[in-house]
Amino acid sequence: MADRSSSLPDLPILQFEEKIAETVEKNPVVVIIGETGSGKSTQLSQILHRRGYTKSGIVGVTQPRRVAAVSVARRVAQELGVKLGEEVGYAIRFEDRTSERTRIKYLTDGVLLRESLSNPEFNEYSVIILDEAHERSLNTDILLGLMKRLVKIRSSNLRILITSATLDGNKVSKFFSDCPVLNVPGKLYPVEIVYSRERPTSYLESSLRTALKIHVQEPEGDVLIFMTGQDDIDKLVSKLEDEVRSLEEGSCMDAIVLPLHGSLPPESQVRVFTPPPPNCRRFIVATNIAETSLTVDGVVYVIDSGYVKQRGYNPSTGMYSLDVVQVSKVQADQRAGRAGRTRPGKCYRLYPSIVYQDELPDVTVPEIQRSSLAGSVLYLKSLDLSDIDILRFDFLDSPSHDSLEDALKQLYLIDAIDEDGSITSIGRTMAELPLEPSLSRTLMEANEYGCLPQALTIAAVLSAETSLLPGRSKGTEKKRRHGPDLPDGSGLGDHIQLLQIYEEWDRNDYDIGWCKENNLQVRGMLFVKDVRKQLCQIMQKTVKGTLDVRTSKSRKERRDDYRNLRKALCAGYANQLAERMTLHNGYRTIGFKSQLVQVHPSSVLGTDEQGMYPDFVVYHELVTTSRPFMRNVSAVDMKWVVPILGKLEKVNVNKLSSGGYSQIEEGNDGKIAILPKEDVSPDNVLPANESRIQAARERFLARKAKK
DNA sequence: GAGCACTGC
Repeated sequence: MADRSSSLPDLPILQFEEKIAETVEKNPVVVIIGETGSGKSTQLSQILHRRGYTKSGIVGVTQPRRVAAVSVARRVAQELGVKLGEEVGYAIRFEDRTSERTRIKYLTDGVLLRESLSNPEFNEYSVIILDEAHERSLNTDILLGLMKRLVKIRSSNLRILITSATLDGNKVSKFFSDCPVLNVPGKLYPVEIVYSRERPTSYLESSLRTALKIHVQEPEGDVLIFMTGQDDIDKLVSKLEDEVRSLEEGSCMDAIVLPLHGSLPPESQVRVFTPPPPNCRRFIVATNIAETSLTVDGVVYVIDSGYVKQRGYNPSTGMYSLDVVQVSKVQADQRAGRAGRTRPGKCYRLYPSIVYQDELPDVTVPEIQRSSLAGSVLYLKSLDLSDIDILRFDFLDSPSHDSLEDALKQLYLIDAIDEDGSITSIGRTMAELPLEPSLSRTLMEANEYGCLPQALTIAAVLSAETSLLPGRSKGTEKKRRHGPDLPDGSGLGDHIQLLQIYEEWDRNDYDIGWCKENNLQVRGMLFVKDVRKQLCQIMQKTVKGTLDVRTSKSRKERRDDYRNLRKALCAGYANQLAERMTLHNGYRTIGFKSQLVQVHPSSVLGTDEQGMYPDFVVYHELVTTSRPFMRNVSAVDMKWVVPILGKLEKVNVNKLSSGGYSQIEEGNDGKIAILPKEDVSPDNVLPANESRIQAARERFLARKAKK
């Protein structure tokens, strides 16, 4: 650590100061290829500060992660000898440490996007640096598109710098009309790459063998092993411990084996930062959290399985999945680089070099092509950029036609856009909220029914849900369902249970000990509390009265609230409703493309005397694991569903995507072309779908007659 | 009766 700060004047980037300043002076957009250790994150802002760019405005630097924004800002303040929060500051969610004097501002890309809602031309900034753009977060990609538009408007007084990786620097340059690309070398030690001769039959076994070989044959230095997930990590940790223990005493040095992944409690994560005792080698078995988010010192050997777990989204079915996929070359190189931070290292790739060359994709599929875009589309529509339409929006990598259509249909169903694709006043309010559109819509509907305080809690919990409820051990899962302490949703469903849990925590004065007793993740619960507070502050502007959690009520009043909440969820999740099959507990989703799905076994949704689930449910998420499941499910009334069926019949996707102008069409090159409005066929209204919805309506009437 | 890579507003 001390080494790094004393070597500060040698940072490679400083030798390029003149060149960088000159290029920025002459060009509105510059791409900087800065390898690890080049010092770009801390130095670019200071170079521009020295060259006077902070006189006419703020130099803003985005980071994809909160911790990075904070630590880099702290570092720069220290180097400039100023107090953090004054000339140099940072802004992340829940925490704004800037002042009127701030000239260099580090912020997460999400925060910069939010800022553009109130100031779409970023007028207070003289320079915007999009750092780590090669990570291609959804937010960075949207910002890249906005910046491309902005350079045309503010070419005289705005400078944009984009830092990227070697493999896609030219692509970014091309996107910005062939802007200059500057290469700044990094400060990594050489890393020798060792490939396997063959593909492993089991990369778990192969990692184990390689790790032991290193331990026996190689000089001291820690080993970082990249695996895909918790399961494999736990297995490898225990096998490795066994094998190391069985080695002959004194034949080699001691060893400690540590797991490292996101769902470990923070105190366990910290263990990887404490240096090992002397004559002891550490094996750190990690997910890709160790690829960028956490840096472990002392690593000299890296073992790369070549795989990563990656979230996917299928826009035509609305289904999420988590798949094990091959890493990209960028990722493989990033992993290898983890071995060369302190001295020359070695990286063992558990696959042949031909696989690296011929099979691995150059770069990871950007998040924008793997996510639901409802939120991003609504956000862009709310910016009211008169000169662009969402479907003309120029992305570095366009999302698919299906994905944009999926987003538009979803937004239409929840009244955020009208049938022509124009944003509604409801949509405008929704865009103000830092939530997925369905949750924003639920809040607005709940406000009409007088249950906003409860809906705020549900929205906050759902936006953090994965890290909230007990982990995967069987005992704790049982507790969720039958535990004496935790509420059960009164049979109405998971949304109601989540509300009840939070209210119970409130009654226990937000006690941390209470969370631990009930196996609730402390970090997650505290996050929920912060989110709820933030949502209250935003909603307070449009709402009269108190939004406190504590609203002492009678049993009858609570029952009414639960009913109204489920009704509000029905409006917010109009395209996430499902109808039960007549004879068993399977469901089919109601929507543009019906899917056969099941209630996730962890649900607390109740059944009737015959053991049957409710006729209609609203769900928060569809996930495909072993089978397609609905996660977080609550019962809804069929009479709330009927008006939505009517709306589904009316959707005309061509009109929606026209945005009032024209029709979209996907060309052979995958790019989206705009056709003149006259070419829109008037009767292209999803005929097959219509008959299916008609059938659903008939089934509904039959049910009604039976009752 | 199944299981959660990593971020972020």
